[in-house]
Amino acid sequence: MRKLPAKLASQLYGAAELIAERGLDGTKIEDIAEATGIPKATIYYHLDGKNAVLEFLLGDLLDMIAGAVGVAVASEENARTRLEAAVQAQLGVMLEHPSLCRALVGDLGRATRLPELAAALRTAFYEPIEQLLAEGVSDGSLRQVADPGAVALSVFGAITLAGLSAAVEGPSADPSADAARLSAAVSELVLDGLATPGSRDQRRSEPL
Amino acid sequence: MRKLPAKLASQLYGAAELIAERGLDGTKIEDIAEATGIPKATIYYHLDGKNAVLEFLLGDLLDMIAGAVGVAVASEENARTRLEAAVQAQLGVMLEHPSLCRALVGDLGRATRLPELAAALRTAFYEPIEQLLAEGVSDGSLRQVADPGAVALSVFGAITLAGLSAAVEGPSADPSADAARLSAAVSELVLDGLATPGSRDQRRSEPL
DNA sequence: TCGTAGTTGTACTTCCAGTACAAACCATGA
DNA sequence: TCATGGTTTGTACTGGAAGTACAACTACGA
Repeated sequence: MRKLPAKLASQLYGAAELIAERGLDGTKIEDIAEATGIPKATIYYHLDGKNAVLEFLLGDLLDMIAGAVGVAVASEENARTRLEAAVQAQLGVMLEHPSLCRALVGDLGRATRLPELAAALRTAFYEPIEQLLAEGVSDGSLRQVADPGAVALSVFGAITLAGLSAAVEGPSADPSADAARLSAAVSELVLDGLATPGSRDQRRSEPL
Repeated sequence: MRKLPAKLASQLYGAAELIAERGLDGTKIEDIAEATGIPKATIYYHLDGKNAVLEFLLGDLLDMIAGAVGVAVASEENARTRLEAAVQAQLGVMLEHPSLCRALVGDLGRATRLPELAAALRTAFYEPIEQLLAEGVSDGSLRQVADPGAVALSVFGAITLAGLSAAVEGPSADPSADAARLSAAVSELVLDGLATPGSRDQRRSEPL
């Protein structure tokens, strides 16, 4: 797989909608050729087959997310505030690229089986959150939890599912407003939880 | 698709590991035939192709989850406690059937494109949580949130991702202990959030 | 004993990913 | 101007796997 001229790369995005709709299986190479305007022979000249098309598209999405989250996480605020920013950043990118997201869910299996993508997935989503959790404990803005790995994963899940489902609902008129609304809801959950103060004492209290 | 004799159904589970490992694409019908001991012709006699195999397996998993969560949700406790029980129930089932879970992630795309599965997914995961959220507001054990739909989805995401990743880690020696540990972590997140009390006032306070 | 439903092997068709290859097409620089 | 080498593209082909057809066989109940 060579490094794909810019023009072709941009044309390739024309296949995202198609793949999101039908899945990669349901999409023939000829369909992709037609949708993108790149002839089949040319696709095969540059890419190692159908999977590589998906790999390219998703790699790009993941890079965008990793970039946006990276920026959000790098500020001078406390970890808690940066976590909110990260949530918003991730959801912002996701809602701006709904069909890439749909393609991602749809062919997640293939994606995680493609080793490079699995790694990109880790760096885009999971690692920044895990990092933040640790820093929040240091700066006192986030609680210490018993199993940080599991919690990071859950937070990741909470954000991602929310974004994914929004993406599946279909593209919205104002993605950034939606992202703001959604990320408020998700941050609220992740930071403050759902329990009422009153119900808290019904629990066997074990300080962590 | 007729209603599959019990013997064949049980044999079909022999394909779960295979599909989890390689994905449905990477698995030939002949492979499934060999792994399950059901000849290809017989598979086609009962099922409408490869997708139907997946549909059957995942439908079963989803039924199990829906069942377990349904029981958890039906108790007399307050909503908060039932939410904890639901988390534990879902994770319990997931960790007991890791390869089905792995197959589910891997071919989620196909799954959500299969309409019946999408519906099963909704009833297994999403609806009970949404329901619980509403009841928690009534009985005072859970907070009122601005966007219950989004929050339900996020909670679902938090639980599911945790379970999925545990399933991917490979089967454990003691699934129920793992489930207990994991669900404690997830419940902690979902109920109490991550913010420290101290950091809470740094926020523009708007009573919901 | 017959009929009906399931079981299975074998051979076939169809479809599509991926390959081969040759002809054009373009840039570069000599 | 021409030669060279990467790129582009059409066309035809190969191979493999999904799904179908069908006939022979089994088992069971009426």
